[in-house]
Amino acid sequence: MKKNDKDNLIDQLKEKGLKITPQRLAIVDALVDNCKRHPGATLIYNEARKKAKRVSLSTVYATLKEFSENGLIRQLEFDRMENRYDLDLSDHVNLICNRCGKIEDYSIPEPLEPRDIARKAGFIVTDTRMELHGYCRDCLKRPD
Amino acid sequence: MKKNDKDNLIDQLKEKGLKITPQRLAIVDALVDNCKRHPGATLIYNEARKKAKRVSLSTVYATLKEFSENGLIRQLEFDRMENRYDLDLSDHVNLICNRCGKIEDYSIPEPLEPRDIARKAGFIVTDTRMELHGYCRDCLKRPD
DNA sequence: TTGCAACCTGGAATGATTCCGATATGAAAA
DNA sequence: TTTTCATATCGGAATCATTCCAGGTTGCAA
Repeated sequence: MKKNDKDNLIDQLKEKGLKITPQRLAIVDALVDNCKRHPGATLIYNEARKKAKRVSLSTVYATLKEFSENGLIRQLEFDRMENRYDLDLSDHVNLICNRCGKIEDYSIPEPLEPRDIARKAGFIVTDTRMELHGYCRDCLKRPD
Repeated sequence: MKKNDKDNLIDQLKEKGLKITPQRLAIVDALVDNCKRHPGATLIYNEARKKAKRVSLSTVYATLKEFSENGLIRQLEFDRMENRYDLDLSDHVNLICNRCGKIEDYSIPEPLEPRDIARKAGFIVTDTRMELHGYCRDCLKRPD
C-alpha cells in the first residue's frame, strides 16, 4: 500500500514532466508515511530532512504547491493553523476536532447527509462548513 | 430588513452583556450594509471609519472575533485571502468563484447534494470542500 | 558529455492577525 | 448625576505561515 502510493506519485511526476529530485522523493516519502495525519508543511519539512541531506522550507512549500496544482495531492486550507495536505483525492468529508485538531477522513457512501455522517463516525458536530469552488454565473458570461 | 438586522445584532450585544460603543455600532452598520459581499476585516475597517470618527484595525479584529464567538456572525476562514464574515447563520452552502472571488450563499432546501446545488445555481464546480468541525471520538472519551 | 530549463536555497519580504501596555469609556450602582 | 471599574479601544510591535527573489545547482534529453 505504502510502496504503491509512493510509486504512484513518482509516476505521476514523470507523466507531468516534473523532475525527480532527492528533495521531491523525500517529500513524497514524508507525505505517504504520514498521510493519515494530514501533515502540514512543517511536519513534512521535518520528516523530509531525515531522509534527504538538504531540503529547505521554501522547497517544501514550492513542492507542495506544485503537487497540489498538478492534482497529486489536495491542499486543505486553514486560517489559524498551517494548511494541511491530503493524499485522498476522492470525494470525502474531513472531520476536524475542535480540541485536538485531528483530521479524520470519512468517505461518502451515498448522497451525503451531514448529521448522519457525524453520528456514524462517532463525532459530535459543532460547526458545518461546505464550500463549492468554481466559476460563478457572472464569470461564465464574461468572455475574458 | 436592514434596520431589523442592525437592531437585532444590537439587541444580541445587550443580551450577551457586551457594551454598545460607537465603534461597535459602526462595525454593525458595515456588516449589515455589506452582508451580501461577505466582507473581510479590511472592508469593514474602511466602511466603519466612514461612520465613526475613530476605529482602529485592532478593534475591528477584536470585535469581529467577539461577534463570532458569541454567535452573532459566522467567520469564513481562508488561507490565501482575508477571512470573510457571514451574517447568515443558517445552514447553507457558500459558492466561491475561482476567478472573481465572489461568495454567494445558496440555502439548503433538502438533504443536500453538491452537484445538484451547483447546477441550479448556475455555478460550475471545480472543487468541493466539506468540513464538519466538532469533537472526535478520542476527545469525547477523555475526561479533561 | 553538454546545455539549459527546471530546481533548490537562505534570507528577506509580505500580509493577515494577534498581542500588549497604556488610556478611555459604557453603564451599573450609589 | 457622579463615581467606579470592568470592558473597550488604540497604535505599534510581534507572530507566523507563506511567498518572493537572486544566485547557484542539477536532472535529464539530445
